[in-house]
Amino acid sequence: MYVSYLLDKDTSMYSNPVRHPSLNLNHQNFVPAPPQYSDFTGYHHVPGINNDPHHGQSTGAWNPAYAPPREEWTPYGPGTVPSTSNPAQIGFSPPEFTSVPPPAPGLLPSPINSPVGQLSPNSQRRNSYEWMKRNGPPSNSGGKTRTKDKYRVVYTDHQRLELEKEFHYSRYITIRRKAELATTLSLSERQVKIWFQNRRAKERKVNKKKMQQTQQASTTTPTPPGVGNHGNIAMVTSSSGSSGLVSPSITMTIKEEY
DNA sequence: TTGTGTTTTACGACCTCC
DNA sequence: GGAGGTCGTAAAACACAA
Repeated sequence: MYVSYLLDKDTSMYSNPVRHPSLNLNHQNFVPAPPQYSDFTGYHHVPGINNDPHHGQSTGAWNPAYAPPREEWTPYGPGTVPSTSNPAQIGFSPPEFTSVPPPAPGLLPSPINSPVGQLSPNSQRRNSYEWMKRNGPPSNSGGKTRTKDKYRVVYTDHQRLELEKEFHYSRYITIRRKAELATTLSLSERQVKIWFQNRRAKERKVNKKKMQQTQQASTTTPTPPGVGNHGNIAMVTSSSGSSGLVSPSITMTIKEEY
């Protein structure tokens, strides 16, 4: 939500949803239709901007304008938080993101491999190291279960950011990419898989809600013919049979969301 | 501070596909 | 049969009003 809030706010960050062809393979390596989620028109995959083997090859990368590079610290692992650099002080707001000019290509490392910081519009998230105070470093590699001492972990903003980025590439992560993300984010592949499942569920929920709202609005204030959902970018579903995904009737709502 | 509503992880049940 | 999908749900984490 919080990261997607960012993405939602700045649609210009998603201009090229095309994935590396080698990662979109078959049923399990789902191939999204080319114009899929064409409303992610702002996702600038700047070629050569990162070294990520997946994102960086031909399709560019997450625009690091989301945060200044903070190579001097990482949210993972002990002893990586500089005493003088409090991530909680990192300014965070959509205007800030939108106002940050894109850095020169090649100047920044891969956003995956170089944590961009704890980003969130929420104050709780802004204080990005509260999880250290509360829980200590996230033991995400194993993933807490409800049978353990912790019911669930709270993913760091960086983890969520990277997951959101991947989600905006494709609603369905490939096996290969899942393994890569799990490694780079110190999550298990199961956690990545479940995160995508939950994220899709969330999207369906939001779409459903918005569709209900638009239907309500259309019943109360009927629109004349030719006005309404026309003119929106047609959405091609990425699902191989997913019931709740995008249909032409809700293209407008999705466009609004992103 | 507390109560309440929402969001976020995580799981189980069930289904489909290979 | 295994992997991964949706759907529903539990419970922690969180936001926010009173």
